[in-house]
Amino acid sequence: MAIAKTRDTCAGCPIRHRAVCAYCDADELAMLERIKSYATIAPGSPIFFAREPMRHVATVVTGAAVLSRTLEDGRRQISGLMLPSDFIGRPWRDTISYDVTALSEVVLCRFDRKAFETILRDTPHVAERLLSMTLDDLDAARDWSVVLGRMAARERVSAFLLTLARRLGTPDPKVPERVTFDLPLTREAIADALGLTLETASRQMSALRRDGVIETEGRTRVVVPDLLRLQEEAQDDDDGGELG
Amino acid sequence: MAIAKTRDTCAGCPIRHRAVCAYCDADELAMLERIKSYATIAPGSPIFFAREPMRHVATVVTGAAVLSRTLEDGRRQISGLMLPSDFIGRPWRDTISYDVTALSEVVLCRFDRKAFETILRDTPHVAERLLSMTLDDLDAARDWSVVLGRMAARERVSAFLLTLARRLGTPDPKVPERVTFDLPLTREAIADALGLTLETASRQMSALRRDGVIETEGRTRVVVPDLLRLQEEAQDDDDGGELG
DNA sequence: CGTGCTATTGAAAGCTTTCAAGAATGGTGG
DNA sequence: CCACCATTCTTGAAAGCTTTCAATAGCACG
Repeated sequence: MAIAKTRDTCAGCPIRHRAVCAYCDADELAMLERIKSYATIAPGSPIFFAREPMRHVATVVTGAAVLSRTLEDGRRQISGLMLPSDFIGRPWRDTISYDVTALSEVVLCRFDRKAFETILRDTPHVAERLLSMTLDDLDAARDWSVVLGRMAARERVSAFLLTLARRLGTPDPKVPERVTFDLPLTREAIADALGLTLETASRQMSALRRDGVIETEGRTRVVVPDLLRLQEEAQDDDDGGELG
Repeated sequence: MAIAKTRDTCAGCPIRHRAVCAYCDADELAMLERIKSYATIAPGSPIFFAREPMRHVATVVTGAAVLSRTLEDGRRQISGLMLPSDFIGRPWRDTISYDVTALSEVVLCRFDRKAFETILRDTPHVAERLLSMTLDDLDAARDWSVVLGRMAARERVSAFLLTLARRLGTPDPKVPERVTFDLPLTREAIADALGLTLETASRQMSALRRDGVIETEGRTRVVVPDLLRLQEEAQDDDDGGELG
């Protein structure tokens, strides 16, 4: 795990307004700045291990990581995708119950856990923001249970692609309904996120491609020609406005 | 929705030490006491509806409720079971994305949402406790994704019964491994929580009974003769200590 | 002690998984 | 720069588990 202390300032941080520090004023930011350090994690490398002492909490600055749990017989479930601005870790507890693994190269803005706990007590804006983010994550996790519990394979893949399209997608400047993004996961990881086998995940991607719901370039590039069509496939009757 | 204002004091509250008010000192408790009101909900009645304005947040004092989402075609997923001391609601947001329904008669300790938001800002102990509870709920929701995504029907039912046994079970005074509890859900609701059909849920209950993992009395009473056996069925390699 | 809702059980159908083989990708070294 | 190699992905066919459809049994309330 390469660690690079930098002099990067919070002011220039690309996720300054979305991360756990979003509500901070200048003084609070200065406090965080004193205890933060950056770490760069190589693709495929572990960030935290389940049940092992956890000295830091962190915000994802760039890259992507997954939270996963593996049963004794090897069955694996990915229970969260961590993207820039997401918060990793469990204040006031020594361990977490899942592994955190980098998918791509990940840059973390880390805080010593104990120091962060002090910050939480002293700077209400950090605590309030973390509570708000955690409530959102909880809602998202509960929403996802519908996908895992009730949706067919095609719907699951569609729902997953829709989530990625919303968070990672770049709209076509001329056709805003047309969105492009790069999959940060392999087919196997997609399957592990969706509770499917990699063959089923692959088959459904192929089916969506055949039916014109998506287009693909290489292994990772995905183009969604019509986001509304994908929403229908994903049984997403959300009328657009995802609140933050 | 019958509403009964009472003079019940927080001091005598059965969940005083586990709910969102757990960390409060006397002054803080007095503040909460001023804005709280009790409500009694009949079995089967809605507590909150998804997407409808939510004027209150609340703690479950007695009884059981579920969080659920229903797709347009009627498929339903229960994403949370709310038992005494659990917190319901979403501060700083007008709506929630799931329905909350009482399973049994539920007594709520309610707070006006706006007033509660003020409390959150003014009493750090409430905010800290709510953050801690929400982080726990998030971990639980992520743990549950393994059940929904990767477990077979028999394992799902076992995992669910194990969860209930841990939260609701009364150990046999002579044989602590023997635990008894009452199911607060119908077979259909169990199925909706597990992403199964009610027939499959029922069949797996029967199979577990045949195999001696559980005993049943009437529709609701469940006896687990050996909690360790149930843990094995549920693929739960947890060595006991659920932290709170 | 009926009556209606809930639960159980059976049999066939369907969707996903499993097992297996072949194709495409992208990185490496000659 | 191109060929080769390992990995990842795709596709096929059979097996398996859950669902669906259907009927019976059992509990609980009036």
